[in-house]
This record gives sequence, structure tokens and C-alpha cells, in this order.
Amino acid sequence: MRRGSQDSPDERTAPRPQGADRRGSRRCVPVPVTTACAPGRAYPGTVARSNDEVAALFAEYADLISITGGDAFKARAYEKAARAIGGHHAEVSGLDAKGLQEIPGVGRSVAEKVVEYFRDGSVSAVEELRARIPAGVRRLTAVPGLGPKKAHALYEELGIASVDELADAIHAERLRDLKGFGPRTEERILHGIDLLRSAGDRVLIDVAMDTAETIVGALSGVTGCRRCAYAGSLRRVRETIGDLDVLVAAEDSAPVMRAFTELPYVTEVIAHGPTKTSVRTGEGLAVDLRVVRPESWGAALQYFTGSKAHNIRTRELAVRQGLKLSEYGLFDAESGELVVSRTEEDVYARLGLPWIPPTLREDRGEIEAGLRGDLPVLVTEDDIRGDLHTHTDLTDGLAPLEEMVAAAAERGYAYYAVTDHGPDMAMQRMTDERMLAQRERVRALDGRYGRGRGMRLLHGAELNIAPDGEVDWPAAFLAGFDLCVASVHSHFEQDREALTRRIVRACENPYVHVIGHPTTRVIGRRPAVDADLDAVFAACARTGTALEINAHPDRLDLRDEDILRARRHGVKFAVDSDAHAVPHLANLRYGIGTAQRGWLTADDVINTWPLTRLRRFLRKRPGR
DNA sequence: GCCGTTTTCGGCCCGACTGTTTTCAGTCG
Repeated sequence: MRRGSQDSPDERTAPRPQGADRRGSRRCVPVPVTTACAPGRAYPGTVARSNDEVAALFAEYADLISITGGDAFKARAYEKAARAIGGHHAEVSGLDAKGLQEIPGVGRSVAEKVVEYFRDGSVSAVEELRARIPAGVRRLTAVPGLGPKKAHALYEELGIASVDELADAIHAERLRDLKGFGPRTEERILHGIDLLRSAGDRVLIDVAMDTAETIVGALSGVTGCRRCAYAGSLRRVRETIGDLDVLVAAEDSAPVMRAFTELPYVTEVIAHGPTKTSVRTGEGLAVDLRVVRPESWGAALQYFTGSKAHNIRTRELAVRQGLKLSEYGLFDAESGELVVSRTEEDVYARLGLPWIPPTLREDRGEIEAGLRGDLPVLVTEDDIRGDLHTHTDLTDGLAPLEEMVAAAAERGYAYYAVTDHGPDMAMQRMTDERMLAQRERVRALDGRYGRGRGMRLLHGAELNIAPDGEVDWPAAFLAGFDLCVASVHSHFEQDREALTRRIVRACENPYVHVIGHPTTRVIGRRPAVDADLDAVFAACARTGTALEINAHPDRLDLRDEDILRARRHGVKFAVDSDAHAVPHLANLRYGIGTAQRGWLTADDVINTWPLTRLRRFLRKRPGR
């Protein structure tokens, strides 16, 4: 059995707790959290759960300990505590020190710091390290190839405290005399800086969604607010979000605008007028609020949802019919008289179109399909009957089997697969015995949860696809699983031919049913592997192997464009959470949005199928 | 700093790769 360089559970397997990147935040370009917070109020500038605030704080503390050369095990303990708190199902703000210490990985010292944080708004130990290390130094560790030691050396020796200063120093050849830095390192760092900068100022979708839902919730309660919704790229469920567009229908905009600028997490008001106000949150996310009259709601929502390309097409359609479409309504071009504007359905209908789901509005054929009357009936979260890729604390998950299963049952699933890592992920210490013992527990729990206690449990594994395409166990052992997901976790730099052969070979394994996170990209941090995806898609179609749409906001892998291509090969898909903790199960919504952007119907997605049909699919046999 | 005992301190997911420090530290997955 091969052993290769492995994907870190810190980073990969436990896709970090929402809001708690170990690099500091959930921006594509990580920025450290440096603000403190007054007692009894939300962490300024953020709208995260209290767990996420605390997780981000401890992740930062762990980084600062590493950078200052502190005890590595202490740093690891805080990283672990950050993950544990981020993935904990209950809000930590409501727990006392005793309750906190019941969370695995949280001891007396961490519990005291959590209490201190909610009492004083800051933690003195963290503040002391912040005072010693500028925020920019921590940000240096976000550059691939730069860890805490090198970042600290750069700061101590050359006073470098930001990514820009680092780039300048390299160009000025100031790193040349530094011990441990050679020309290859310089090259590597410059490349890493490019990667960081190319991600731009966009945030991951879950960060944007948390903020948007909080703002919509707050503004909906303001007197005179008739309707409130988010629009823009978030409504279209794009994988990253540049800024938020929030729309309100009201007769009088003043109270809503005032409430908006006074929201606790708004740190800067960029523009303030009667129809449009722009602000920035403490996370650096720009939010535009537009207030329109209630009768313009539909036209405004259509206009601000976009995309730009989709809007151009709809306006062209209007022009050809002697109409003019704007955010205020659909008007007669000659008389200027309003034709329709109240709902999106009205607007689309007058243009000769059915209502087009926002996830399709990218000018990728949706206008033509609408005109023909054959828009797809998109898969929705309600169609999902089960999750087929999840972890427990047997490997790198945070919650025990029983908790994950109970949480899945709460979601109303008809079936649920437990897929912990196989032994090739060496650090997981998986053995045949441990896996078989888990199977016994899964069998014992089967049918004891869910509606009418009818939720069925599938025992599976997430296998590692080795560089040669082999997986963790021989056929005889694999045959005992109900379902196997197989994923690439290492050797990302193989050439195109080798990578393609590797994944195709995994597809040809009769016991591999789903290819997990097929491109292994991590948004803003790691590019997709260089495989011939069309060859992979063809192999999936030929062998009856499903492609995963991994719903974790860091991954969203496959991407929408790839899904569109794969679909043409006749591939089936599995939309999975890859949950490593109870809260991660809810990430499925982002996978569904991505599937919709790939034009998928429920029939394309195997985990919408009844269990009997799913089981038929899983009876993939050699030579098929 | 946490945890689990070996009940009072020792071990803590592991291995590969890279560049440069010629013997290994740092970083990553």
C-alpha cells in the first residue's frame, strides 16, 4: 500500500470551521481578525456565530504562538480547540466554564479564555501577542511556501510586515543574504503572492450568505419595509462574492436607510442617499442597499440579480418588442407607459419567458431554453434524500457517529452514508479492525433514527486515490462497504497524463461509486489539478461512477462549468456535504446552488433517488 | 494546552518534499 504526502486534516479534512480559517478569516485573501469587542455585543464587523468568532480568535492565537516561536504543541492545542469550537453544535456564548470543558479539546485554560472573551470582549493573552506581531506578519503566512518561521524571520531581520513589502523586498533582492532563503524560495514566494492577489477581494459564499441573511433579517423588521431580499451574485449562488446587493421595497426609504447604516457590524458608510446606500462591514465586505417602491419590486429584483450578460439579453428582448426594461419596470418604448413591474414573473412573462431561476441567469442558453419552453426543472434541496459523504470522529471529524446520524435524521433524510477515511491517509490511523467495528455500530443504529425511524444508514469509506490510481484496500475488503467515495488527496503536481490515468483508473474500480471533490481545488488557495476532465467524465459515464459536487464552501468541486460539460457526457452526480461536524451538514445548500448552476435536475443527482434506485446504481459491477 | 492514564507527567495525526543549512529545518498536504 502506498504512502504519499497527505492532505492535512487540519486543512483538508476538517474544512475549517466556518468563520475560522487558521489563517484568520474566510476571505479568499485571508486577513487577520484584529478587532476587539465590547462586552455583550456582537464581535464588531462580523455577523458570525459566537462559535465562529471564538474559533477565529483561537486560530489567530495559534498562528501567533507559532510565529513567535512558542511551544508547537500549545499552538496545535489552540488550533484543535478552534476547530472543536467552530464545529460544536451549541452556541459557546451560552456555556459556562464547566460546560465549555465538556467539548473535546477544550480544557481549563481554553474555557477560561472563552469566558474572558465574552465577559471583557477580548483575551489578554491574545492581545499581548497581537501587540508584538503586526497583523501583516500573520498575513504573510497565507502566502503558499511561507510558514510561521520564515514569516517571523522576515519581520525580525528585515522588518517586513505586509505582503506588499515582501514583494518589494524580493524585487530589491533584500532576501538574498537571509539564512534559509535562496533563489528558488524567492521564486516560490513570488508565485504564491500572485496566487493570493489573483483571488482578489472576493469572499466565499458562506461568509456572504451569513452577512446577507443577517442584514435581510434586520431590515425586514424595520417599520415601512414591505419586502427585503438579497440579489446579485449571491442570489445566483456564485462561488465567491465581490459585494452584496440587498433590495428593499418601501414607500419611504429613510427609516430603512438609517437602520442599515446603524447596523452593528457596519464599520464604514461609503455612500448614503435616498435610493442607494453603500457600506462596508468589518470583514471588508461591501454591501449596497437599494430601496425601491413596492410596485417596482419585480423589475428591481430582476435588474439587481443580474447577471449583466443575462440583463443585456432580456433588455434586447424588450427592445425587439417595442419595450424598455429598467430597474423601475418594463415600459412601452414610445409612450413611456409602465407595462409591468410588480413581480419577476410578470416581467419575464411579458417578454415571452417563463420565470428563470437566478442560478441560471448567466446567459448560458437560459434565454433560448426559456423561449423554447424547455428550461430544466432544477434540483432543489428538498429533493435531496440523503448525504453520501460524511465523516465522524473515528477519523478527522469532530462529532461521534451517533451525533452525526441524529443530526442527519433531523434534516429529514431517508438515508445517510458514513464515509470515514481509509488507512492510506496515514495520520488517520485507520485499520481494518476499526473500520469493521464502526460498521457494527452503523448496523446497530440503522433504522433507529428519522421519520418513523426509517432513516437507513449506509456504511462507506472515503478512499484515497494513490498516484497510480489504486485505493486503500483490496477488492475483498472493499466489497463489504455499501458505498465508496474515492478522492485525490496528494501528489497534485502529477502531469496531465498521469493524473488523468490515475482518476480514470479509480473510476474503473468496481467498488468506487463516487469520485470525491474531483479537481481538489481549494478556492483562492489551491488550483484544480491538471487532468483531462473530458476523459474523466467519459470514464465516469462508461463505468457508472458518479461525480461529486462537494458542497463545502472552500471547495464547491466540481465547479458549475465542469458540471455543464460532465452532464453532456451523461454522467450522474452526488451532491455531498463532506461534513466533518454537525454544522457542516447544512453546507449542502451551496452544493445544490452549484448543481443548479450546472443545470442539473433531480434525476441527474443520485442522492435524490429512492434508496432502491440508489442501491441499483451502487451495484456497479466489473466489466460494465 | 489537552488528555489519559503510566494518577502527575509524557505524548501529542504522519510523511514527503524542497531548498539549501553538507545533515536537516521548514513547509505542506
